[in-house]
Amino acid sequence: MTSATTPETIKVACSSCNLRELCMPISFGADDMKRLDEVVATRHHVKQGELLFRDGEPFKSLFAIRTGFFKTSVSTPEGHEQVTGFQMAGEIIGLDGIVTDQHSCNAVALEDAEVCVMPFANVEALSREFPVLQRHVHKIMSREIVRENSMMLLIGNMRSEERLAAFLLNLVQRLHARGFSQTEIVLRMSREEIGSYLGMKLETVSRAFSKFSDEGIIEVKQRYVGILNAPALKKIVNPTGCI
Amino acid sequence: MTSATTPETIKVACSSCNLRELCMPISFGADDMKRLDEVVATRHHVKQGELLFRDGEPFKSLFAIRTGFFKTSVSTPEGHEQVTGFQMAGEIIGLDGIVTDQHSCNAVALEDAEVCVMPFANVEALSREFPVLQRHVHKIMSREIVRENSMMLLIGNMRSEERLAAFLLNLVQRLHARGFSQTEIVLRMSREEIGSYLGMKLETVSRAFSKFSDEGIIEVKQRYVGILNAPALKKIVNPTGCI
DNA sequence: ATGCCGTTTTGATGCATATCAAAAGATAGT
DNA sequence: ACTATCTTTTGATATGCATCAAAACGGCAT
Repeated sequence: MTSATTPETIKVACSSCNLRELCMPISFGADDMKRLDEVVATRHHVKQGELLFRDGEPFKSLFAIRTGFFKTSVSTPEGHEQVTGFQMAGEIIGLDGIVTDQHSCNAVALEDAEVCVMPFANVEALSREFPVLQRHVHKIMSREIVRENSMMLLIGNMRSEERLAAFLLNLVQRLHARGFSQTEIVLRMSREEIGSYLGMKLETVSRAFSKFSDEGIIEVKQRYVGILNAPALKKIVNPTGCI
Repeated sequence: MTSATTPETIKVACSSCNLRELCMPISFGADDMKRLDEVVATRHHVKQGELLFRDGEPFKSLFAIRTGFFKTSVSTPEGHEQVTGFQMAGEIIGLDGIVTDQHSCNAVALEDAEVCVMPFANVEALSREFPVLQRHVHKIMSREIVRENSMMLLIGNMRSEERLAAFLLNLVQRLHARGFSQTEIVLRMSREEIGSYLGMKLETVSRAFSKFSDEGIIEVKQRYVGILNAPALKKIVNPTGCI
């Protein structure tokens, strides 16, 4: 019987994780499932405001978010921050580090968080053994590529209000997939961080919020956002209504 | 002795490909190298203006570009095109299709091109056998993620002239890595396609070209671009000069 | 409560880039 | 060589968003 007793790092099994279907949506048999537990070395707590990893740091592991909310960002040499993504429970961060064995972005917890540390060597070893895990890893990376493609479309082609509408719809859809409300969001990020992510200034974000609120499409109270008229939001993103 | 005689699809070996170090930069022994040849099923020609694959099409294979030049793009429902990347010899396209088994972007040849068709099932099978190939596939996907991160930074934070300067420097750097000139580019894409990629209008692209030309930083003659003052270009991208 | 500090909202103004328009070059087909 | 078509350049104007500024708000410690 081995015992893991490091206070901040508790060994826990994927096989008993209720997020499994989000972060490892794999149809594994019971035996395979036990092997899968080997990918996760430990768990790790990150307090609000703390970095999970930073740009330039050596890459060792991917992280599966168990609880909490993160932002990832890159910076220009002059220090302008660009938020590249917001990640929630069940999502994987750290993929940026694979190519150079160094992280190329910063990951900050926007609320107290717990992550599963998956040493990439384990991921690769088990991927060779289990084609279904291999396929899953590939899908996760491909999904990130596709997501970023659509972000380029958003930043490059949409106007500010369309961007914010798309952002809110995306957020609520992901929250809903995790069992949260389809109409209520508590934002974990500031207006400035939203703006950075969407390629606009915080004042413009605020104005767009106010406009939607005036039009009765949403209800805003600080970081609480209630979606009163989802179809209207969708129409803002996609005015023609086709597709 | 098997013989492949389909006119458009000629079976050729990675082991004898002079682009190998770009698209499969792997330290393989001679025996392993022969097995690696199994990833490439066939070659395929794509004429200028033709699609290699389109949004929605089933995903079967990745493509390694042997010769030619591609653009990939996504579209809004209203039909606005966003160019998501330009790809040249030695680069891999099709990664977007893995996540849903459907391509989520269009790939168009901007000049007559030849690609190596790599059925993804082969890639995955051999990846399980050769950790070094597995690692390479992961790196390729991670590189694309990092590239798109930096595109978000570029589109979200830079002004038009900075974007064009960054674009030209990136292009010339990639061409140089393939043995072309460090100072001369023949653009394969229109001003409109550059603009779409960089999140600006074709007129703005043209004006930025003219400005650089007036300042003696570059020499422009249609799609020929000569870089006269690379340091000046770099300074435009990164005004502070630090890093 | 009270005062402080960071965040958000709102307003006034300016600027970078989009838009509209037209001319000038390229390219291709007859 | 000549027209038709597409691409690129250049100019004039419009506009969406950034910027600057200040007030309102909320959270937190005292």
